Amino acid sequence: MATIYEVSKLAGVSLATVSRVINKSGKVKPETRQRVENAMLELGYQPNFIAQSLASNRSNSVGILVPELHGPFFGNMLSSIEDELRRYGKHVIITAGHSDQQKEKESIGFLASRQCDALILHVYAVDNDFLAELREHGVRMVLIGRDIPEMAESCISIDNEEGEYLATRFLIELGHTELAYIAGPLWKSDGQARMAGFRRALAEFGLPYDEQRIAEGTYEEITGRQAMSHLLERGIPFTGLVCANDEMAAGAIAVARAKGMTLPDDLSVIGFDNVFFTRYMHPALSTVNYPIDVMGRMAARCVLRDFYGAEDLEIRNRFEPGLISRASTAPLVA
Amino acid sequence: MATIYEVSKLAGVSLATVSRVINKSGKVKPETRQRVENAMLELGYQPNFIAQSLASNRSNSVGILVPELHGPFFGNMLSSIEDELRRYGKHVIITAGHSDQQKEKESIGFLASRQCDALILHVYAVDNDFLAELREHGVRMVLIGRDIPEMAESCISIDNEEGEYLATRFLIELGHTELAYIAGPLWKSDGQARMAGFRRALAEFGLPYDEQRIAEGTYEEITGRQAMSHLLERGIPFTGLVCANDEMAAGAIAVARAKGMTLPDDLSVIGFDNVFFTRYMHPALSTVNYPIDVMGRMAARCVLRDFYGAEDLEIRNRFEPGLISRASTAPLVA
DNA sequence: GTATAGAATGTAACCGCTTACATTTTTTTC
DNA sequence: GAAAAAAATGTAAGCGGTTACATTCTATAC
Repeated sequence: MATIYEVSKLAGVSLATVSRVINKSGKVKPETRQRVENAMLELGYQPNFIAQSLASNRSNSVGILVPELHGPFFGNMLSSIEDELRRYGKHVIITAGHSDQQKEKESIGFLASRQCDALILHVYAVDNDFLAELREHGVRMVLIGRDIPEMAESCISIDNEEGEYLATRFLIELGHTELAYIAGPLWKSDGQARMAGFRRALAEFGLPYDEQRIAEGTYEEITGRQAMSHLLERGIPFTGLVCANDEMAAGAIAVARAKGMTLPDDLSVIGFDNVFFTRYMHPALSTVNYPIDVMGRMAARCVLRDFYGAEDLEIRNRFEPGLISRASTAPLVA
Repeated sequence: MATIYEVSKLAGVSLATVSRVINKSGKVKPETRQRVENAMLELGYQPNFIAQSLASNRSNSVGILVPELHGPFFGNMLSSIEDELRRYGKHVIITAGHSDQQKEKESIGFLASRQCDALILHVYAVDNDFLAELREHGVRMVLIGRDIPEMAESCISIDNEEGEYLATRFLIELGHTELAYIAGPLWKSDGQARMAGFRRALAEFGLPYDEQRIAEGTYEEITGRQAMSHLLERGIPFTGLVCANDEMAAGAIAVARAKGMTLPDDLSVIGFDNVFFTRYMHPALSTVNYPIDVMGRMAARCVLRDFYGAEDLEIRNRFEPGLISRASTAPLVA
């Protein structure tokens, strides 16, 4: 691999001049620039990224931490982040935190040690204080799916409470008064918020909140199955089922079907997230839209704006969920 | 951020000694090591990754290129690669090539410019010669889902032809003799191989190959819908449908259902890949298992073995697909 | 033609670490 | 206890760039 030194020799200029043309910084006479560019071409020169990073004290890399790399959700987010950042010549270093406090901290440390210019975090287990402390230590970051007032400008979030409220209200307005709820993990903020939205809708319509009609899962399909089984075992009737995410809804539906129910006649089910496979399901799953891809893009833009000085980027910090009505929900027939 | 220099001063030793304890290289007296470690702890020292890379001429980073970051397939692969590599302190830089020759080359260039120690590529559009040339230029790589004889040791692949053969034979043995096929893109090697497997099974059982029962898609769900529509419009009957991947199968099923068909009574459908959502479908989709997560892990191990000198890693280069029978396929009832 | 400002280019220190080689210290051997 | 070998540590030259500052052109003004 050719170095800047060889280029400078071939072009008959100094290192500094070559550096100037590489970075388009400083003034350099057009014909000199041309000579340098020719030399670079001739040698097939490519700047050594590592050396540039060391000298300039910026790595042009952004660390990403997500709970999981697999599954239907985060791929979309990564996809748009990568797309957006690469346009600006930044690259993405990815790690998974597995929703475990220890591992999330480890991952953050790992990314920080990689000299990332900034971090995009989708974390659950780690608390606000820890994040604030990191920030004070100079770690630059933007948060997805979390809203910390003190750093609102660097948070991209969605109103989970409102989303589940919409979903629940939708079922109620279809005539369902007996509603069950499969909650997400209640130690996660979005799990709590969604639950709160469910309860708000109930309250608004004067429906009782009955713990017997609640089961908690972990957002994984299998826990949707388990939750549904518990719900059914309790023998309390319900005609509408609100699920805190789509995967658990898929699990619940499988169990319902195994018990001989027909959807949506015997049971209306609504999910949350609008992951891509909800359209492949049968009946297609009604759900709440979570524009994770757009949110990822916005997170990337935050980084670009705050840490790389990019301008004129349209950024939105706060998103509103939207109801998506498909075939898994139907009016209650008496 | 503390530097190695400050550590050395505090510990009262030379830079070299500090470096030795960081890298566990060379001999250093236990009590000296202790002093250095204390100093590091006291200063909260973390080696500067960039500087290490520059000095040692290895970046401890592995570049990954996949067709897409979203979707059900590659997340699994990334997940296991990241997991495996991080155990060895390597990190992963990810890009998407979008199955486009120009973009794939661009991405490879991008990764190479990042001084990645090695690349893990899942590429389609780029040809063997290009890859061979890269290799000669010193770019170290391992290939997933591709088998180039000259670099067999660095290829992790699966027998696509055999997989589709198994799927097709399975339907035939269930009694289906009128089979349609929704092919993958035939310019992709796996698309071709799967098609070949379909034809081999047909031939083996003396069934005719009828172009009218073939439609080509791009592996995307929407093209599965389109292909199914075409197939149906042609008016040629079939009781079994083999699809070159699961997403197209999902699309085809949606169309079949829209036309009033009942599955699997009116039509048996089998997919390929065994992506996670096939279990959520109704009826659950029969398919061919493609252990992409294991293959990703193997690719990571290849890198670890060949480029980082890790030993005792169990590696498998060639995988066999397996049939997965679920509810979307049934014996033909006359 | 000379002084002068501004443009263009060059010089060299530095980024934080690794590592070959040199030097010093300790241990072993007889 | 001296010589030799082995272990521990230190010295300093890079790695390939960036950039503050110094220097040398070039064009303009008078």
